This record gives sequence, structure tokens and C-alpha cells, in this order.
Amino acid sequence: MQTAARISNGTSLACDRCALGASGDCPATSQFQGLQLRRVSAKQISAGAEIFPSNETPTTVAIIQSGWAIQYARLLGGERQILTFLIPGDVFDQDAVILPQTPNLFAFKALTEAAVCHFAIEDYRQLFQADVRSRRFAKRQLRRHQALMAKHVIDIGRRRALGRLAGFLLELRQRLTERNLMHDELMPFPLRQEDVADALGLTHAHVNRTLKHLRESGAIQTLPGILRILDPAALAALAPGEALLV
Amino acid sequence: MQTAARISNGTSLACDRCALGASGDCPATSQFQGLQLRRVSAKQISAGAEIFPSNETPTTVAIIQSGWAIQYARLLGGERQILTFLIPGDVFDQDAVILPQTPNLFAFKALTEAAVCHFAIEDYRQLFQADVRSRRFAKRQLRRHQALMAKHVIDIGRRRALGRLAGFLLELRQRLTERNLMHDELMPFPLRQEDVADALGLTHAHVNRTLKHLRESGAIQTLPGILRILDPAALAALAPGEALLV
DNA sequence: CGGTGCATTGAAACCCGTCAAGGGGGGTGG
DNA sequence: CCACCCCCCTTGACGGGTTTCAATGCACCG
Repeated sequence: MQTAARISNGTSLACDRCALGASGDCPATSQFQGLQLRRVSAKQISAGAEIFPSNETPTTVAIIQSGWAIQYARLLGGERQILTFLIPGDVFDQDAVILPQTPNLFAFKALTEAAVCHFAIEDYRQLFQADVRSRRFAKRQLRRHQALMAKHVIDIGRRRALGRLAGFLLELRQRLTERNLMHDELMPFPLRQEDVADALGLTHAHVNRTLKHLRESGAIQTLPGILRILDPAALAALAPGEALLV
Repeated sequence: MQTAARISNGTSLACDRCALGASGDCPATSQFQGLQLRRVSAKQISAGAEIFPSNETPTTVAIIQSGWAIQYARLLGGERQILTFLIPGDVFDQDAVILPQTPNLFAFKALTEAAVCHFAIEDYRQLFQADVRSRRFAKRQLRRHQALMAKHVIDIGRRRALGRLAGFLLELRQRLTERNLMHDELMPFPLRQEDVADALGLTHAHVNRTLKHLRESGAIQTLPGILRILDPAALAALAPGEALLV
């Protein structure tokens, strides 16, 4: 895990070669089973760059085509709390859909090189009034985000390090599976241990020790930029009830 | 704090004598500066009773007229994680507004005797299309809930017991002030220490110790069912950045 | 080849959970 | 009016989980 292999290298901005589109997960492609939208813009973002600063009022809704990003808050002491991880196919900045002209509370930043496409808020909002598939898509995105926030509270509120990490890995596994990014229990894992720590409310030193524990117990295997889940059942046992939440 | 004094005793269900209405915080009263709604029902709920079970699809939006309630999840091991506290004037079950016909993920329960009024989802949704004041009301309610969830993650994730408690008390102070329920830094406090613990991810024993610390340092004073904030600045110093979040 | 970023590890301090016991107030029943 | 019970607050001791601080090592890069 020393260095993150640039897995998401082939960042294709063109919609006709977009992996998301191919699986029908982006309303800008003809494969999407519903209302077709046209994207306003597509941006290539380098690792570590801000996507949206906080306190800015968004005019678009964004979908992340490739790469990983975070939504986070920074405290006065400099500490960082990561609220959500964003993976390819995630729609973020969704508040804008429901609450136009309200500033973002928290900032977004790319963790890896990433490609982000934007839709006009008005266009995206039409999904909610369109056919069943469009509505299902938009509602699912919204609902998923809310559920993840709640799960996050439960995770860090009621579980200790081992359970948090196990639950977190299972969550990623589930989400990546839905986006066709899991193969043979192998997942791209571009996160530094400090990122995981800042999300789960731990220190990076302790994340390291906990990962070591999971590794030595045979539950997972780590390679640079990749994580393999060897024993999903073991992880599930460490995070009881996880399945109900994801 | 041994016993909760029934502060919210005079639970008046009639809209014309509703304290919420008097301050213009309920769209069912003529004092509300915006679209007038008619409530579908008003229910008196006894302390400890479920308001909504989880996994049920709501047909109404609810506003809590008097009393305190929680939104919570129960894990397989029996542990409880409180997601949000609801105080008079809070609109809950708001997911129904945006996402009709989706079941509630988490249950709601009254902590004290409470009065809850319901609106038809369609009626309530019209607030978003009505005049400025109505929109502001509805958006503020929605936005507030989201912000509180995010703040909750930050609190539990990046602060230790003392800071969490300080931040939590300041949050309650702010919210109660907005509803005209703070007087002379005195707030109704019907929560058991176990409730606080289940919200902040601590044990009730440790909440007790931490409260004792705050008491002995002169930051707060506790009376049965009431909490007085003696030194807001001291609390703010314990929870840096809190002001930015509330 | 020095420098930077990140993973790894150890030792010590400390925060917090766990367990257990005691106490006080309000209610109920005698 | 008292006895009793239940719920909740309170407190102490102990152990373990986490943080903190510090040092090392490895990979990559200029």
C-alpha cells in the first residue's frame, strides 16, 4: 500500500467511451434507461485539487466519472473530518437539486486524478418528474447519500476501530460492486491510511495497526493501491448489522 | 437532574393556543408569514412511545409541537445510536417531501410526553413553490437537518468526550434559542445521561464524569430537568469551531 | 543522492469502557 | 405513614483500547 497505483488512468472524458455510460449509470449517455441529459461541462481534475470550496453556491450538479474524491470539513485546529468518499458514478453536490441557491457547507476535493461532469441543476431536477427509471436513478442517488451519512454516524458512534474498519471496507465493497469496479474481491484502494483515519475518527497510526490486525487474521490482503477481501464473512462478523445499513 | 420535571406540561393541541404558532414557526397558524396549511391530524404521544417505526412508508410530514423526541437506530447487539434530537418546532420525516413512497430508514420515538401534528405531504411540498417566506421556512428546516447530521459526524469523529459534550450543549442552546425556549441561559433538559451517551458515542458512566467536570469547572449547572449554561465561552473553547457548524 | 511522502512500529500516557456498588427520588401498595 | 421497588444519577477501581510522540524504513522523484 506504499504507493497508489494509478488505477483510474484511462480517464476518458468522452461520453461514448465512458465506463459509467456503458453500464447505464449516467443520464448523459444513450445507454441510460430514462431521460437523456446533456452535460454542461467535463473537467479533468488533478489529485489533491479542490473541486468545490465550501461556502460557494453551486450552479450545477456533478457526477464523478472516474477517480475518487471526498467531501470534508476542516476544523479550526487543522483537523480534517471526511464526511463521505465519492467513487465513480456518485452524484454529489446534490443539495443544489433540492435547495437551489444555498451555499455548500463543506468542501469537495479530489483524492486521485479524477474526471467530473456537470449538469445544469434545472436539467437534473427534471429527472424527478420524468419516467420511472429516471426517477429511480435520481432518488436512489439522493437516498444513498443520506443513508451513508446516517451509517457513518452509527459506525463511528457505536463501533470501535476494528468494527469501524470492517464496516467501512464492506461498505466500499458494496458500493464498488454496484459500479462494476470489484473483480475477484479485488478493489481499487487509492486511500492513504490518513484518509481512512480522518473518515473513521481514528489516528493514522491506529488505522495502520488495525489494518495489520485484519491482514494477519487473514481477512484482507493489501497491495499498493489495491485491497483484496479474503474473508467477507469475517469482516461482517466484526461489524454486526452492517448489511442492514448498506 | 435526578428526575425530569415535566416542563412541557401544557401541551396545547389547539393551533390558536400553540406556542409554535405564536412565534410564527408553524405553517398551520395565521401568524405564519406564508402559505397556510391545514394539519391532517394532531396526536398526543406519551413518553417512550414510538412515533414512527422504521421501514414504514410515511404519508405525512410531521412537526413536533411540544416535547422532545429522537431519531435512532438499534443495532443487532441491542446498542442504540441516536441520530438526532427533535425539539418543539422541528419538522421531521422530511425525506417524505423529497422522496415520496420510500420507507423510513430509522425509527422515531418520543422521549417526553409530546404533541405531534401532521401535514399531507402534497400540502407541505407546496411550501417549496410558494412565496419567499414559505420557501425559506421549508428550506431552512431541510437544510438544518442535513447540517446537524454532518455536524454530528464531525463531533463524534474529531472530538473527545469533553469537546463532544460542550459542542452538543452549545448546539442545543442555539436551537432552543431559535425556538424561544432559552431564558436566562436556562434550558429544559429532559434527557437522561444514557440518551446523551447514545447520541455522542460514549457510555452513560463517562457522560456522567464529563458532566461532573463541566459542573465543577463552573461551565454549567444542572437541576432536575433543567440545565443552566454559566459560561458559554468556556464551552466554546472546549469545542473549537462549533460556532461555524451550528 | 538528498528529500519528500507514506507505511510501519514501539513505548508511554491517557482517555474511556467495563464492572460493580451505593444512593436518592417518586411511585405504589399496604 | 411507612416499606418497598424501580429508575436514574453517582462514584470508584481496573483494564484495555487509542492517542501521542518518536524513530525507522521503503519507494519514488527531482
